[in-house]
Amino acid sequence: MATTRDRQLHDRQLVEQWRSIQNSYFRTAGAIDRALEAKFDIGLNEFEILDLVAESEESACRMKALGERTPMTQSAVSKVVDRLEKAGLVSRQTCVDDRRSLFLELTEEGRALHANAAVEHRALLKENLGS
Amino acid sequence: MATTRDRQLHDRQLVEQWRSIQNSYFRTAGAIDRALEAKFDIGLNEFEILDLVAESEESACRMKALGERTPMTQSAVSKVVDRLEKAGLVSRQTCVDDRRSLFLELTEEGRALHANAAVEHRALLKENLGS
DNA sequence: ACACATCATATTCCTTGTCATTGAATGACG
DNA sequence: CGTCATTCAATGACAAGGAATATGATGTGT
Repeated sequence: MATTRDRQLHDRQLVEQWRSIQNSYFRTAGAIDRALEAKFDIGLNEFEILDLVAESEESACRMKALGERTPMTQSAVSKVVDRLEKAGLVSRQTCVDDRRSLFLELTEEGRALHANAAVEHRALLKENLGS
Repeated sequence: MATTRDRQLHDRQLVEQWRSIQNSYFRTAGAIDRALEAKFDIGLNEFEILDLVAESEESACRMKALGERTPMTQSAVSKVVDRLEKAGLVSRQTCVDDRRSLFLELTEEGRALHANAAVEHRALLKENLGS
């Protein structure tokens, strides 16, 4: 039977596990964000959207699909795409089949930046996630 | 010797590992945040500061010390404490030895709220972190 | 005692995110 | 068709965080 003391110990461990997750998450995200900002002038969220668009390059990428692949809100995604578009890295293409939807495409500049930034991104992941 | 193909595979795994960390971090943090907000009207960051203050109850807690225990910025901590103070949950005590420093104390109300909120917090951690 | 670097915290300004709402397009069905 | 609900995306109002800076207190060297 579990004593009060057991529960307190267990709680303590849970909290420590959680803090350790938080720390490694923030450490990693922060390091990547700063590096990308410094070298490519784009933030982590922007890179991640760029990365998703690059991934689905073959199958033309709807905004909707992006929303399902990141923890970001729909409106956050919309704004990130705004910035990427203003920076000339992606373009929104209206879709004839369903005119509510949009397709996203990398511009040449976007493709080039992504290629370079991805190298940095993977390197920092490797460094921070160990393995 | 590592082929190009090997590197691509490895990168893919890294990225997937990272996305999985992100998802579980956001899922957990989001769940806790919403629950605390709904039941106790305080956000996750506020609870975490409250939790740290409660922990160091014996040894009176300087702002500085808080900053070292969370991934939050110094200015973020300062603002979170503002809100906690406005909500009547903690109080800032000026420190006679070094008048740059502050000590934080839970008010009665803060101690009570923390006790209840902590139960919810641990339960959600358990649920989300598994174990 | 004075000038100056350093430290703990607060504050300002800007960016980004969320929530709620909107607008437009589509689908479902009598 | 005509209505009504639903879907996709954008927007505006607002809250929260970060960087840089301000403010005030301490320490240090001379």
